[in-house]
Amino acid sequence: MKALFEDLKKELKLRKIQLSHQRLKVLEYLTQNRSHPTVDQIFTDLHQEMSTLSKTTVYNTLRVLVEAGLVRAINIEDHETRYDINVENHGHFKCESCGRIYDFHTDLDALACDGLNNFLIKDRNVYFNGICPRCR
Amino acid sequence: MKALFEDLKKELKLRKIQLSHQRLKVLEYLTQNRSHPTVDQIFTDLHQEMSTLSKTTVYNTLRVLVEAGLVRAINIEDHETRYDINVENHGHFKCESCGRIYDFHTDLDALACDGLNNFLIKDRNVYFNGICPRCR
DNA sequence: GTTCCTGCAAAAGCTTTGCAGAAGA
DNA sequence: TCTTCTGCAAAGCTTTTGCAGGAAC
Repeated sequence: MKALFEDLKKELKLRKIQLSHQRLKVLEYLTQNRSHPTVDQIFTDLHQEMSTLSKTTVYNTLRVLVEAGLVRAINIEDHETRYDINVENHGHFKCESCGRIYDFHTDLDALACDGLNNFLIKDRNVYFNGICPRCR
Repeated sequence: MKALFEDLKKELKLRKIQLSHQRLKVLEYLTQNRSHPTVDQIFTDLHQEMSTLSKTTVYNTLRVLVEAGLVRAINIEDHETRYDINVENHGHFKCESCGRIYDFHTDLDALACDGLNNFLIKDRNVYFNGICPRCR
């Protein structure tokens, strides 16, 4: 976890993205809270220790991190975006009952997809819906 | 296309969902416009011929149709939901440049997904992002 | 000294809710 | 008649924008 955070910091330096206190805090938060938090969750938690933090900055930071490819935005219905450290191939499952989002491993590259011959694919997302074991 | 619409009508009758004029128009629109329209697009187009139609009714109707499983809601980023007649296995590709959404065929059932053993999967979605041939 | 970042407030945009009247069964 | 649906207006939410002050280099 710690190592991951350091790796991501290096990645930001490489891309010449300013490592402001706020940005580092958001990035650190995402490495430590792999629960696909919403902007509001990130803001509320970080606001506890950084009382001057604004939601705008959280939005700005997340946009920068997503553009840099370090963070992935998840839009699995609901009208709020969730955020996730961008790691290896995995899909997301959302429980219709409790709203939790679960990660699961899947090999997206192996997925056959007819009709995208001349398309440049930058990102692949798999979203499932249903009921989780806890709620059944 | 015509046949599809009739099938969907029968499906609604079966589920005892009232076939109001507005609902039939929205459903017909979706069978004839397979371009993943937004609520606003559906409303604007249908409003031409039904000047009394309200956007609220479009929202209501789409919710009913999604709950009935006849229509699928697509949340591929952007903060507006798109709608699609729910047909066989296919994924969606969104071009980052022009914003168009393309369908492509894919066999979702064949996708291996570790870690969902006791999960009840109701719906599977695959979303890709990138650049389409037209924009390259 | 310049450039970029932060954060407040306001605005924008999509979606939902409340409710009265209309339509359907 | 009783239930359900429609549509207007208002409210609710998330997200974006404008801008002045501050931080970083």
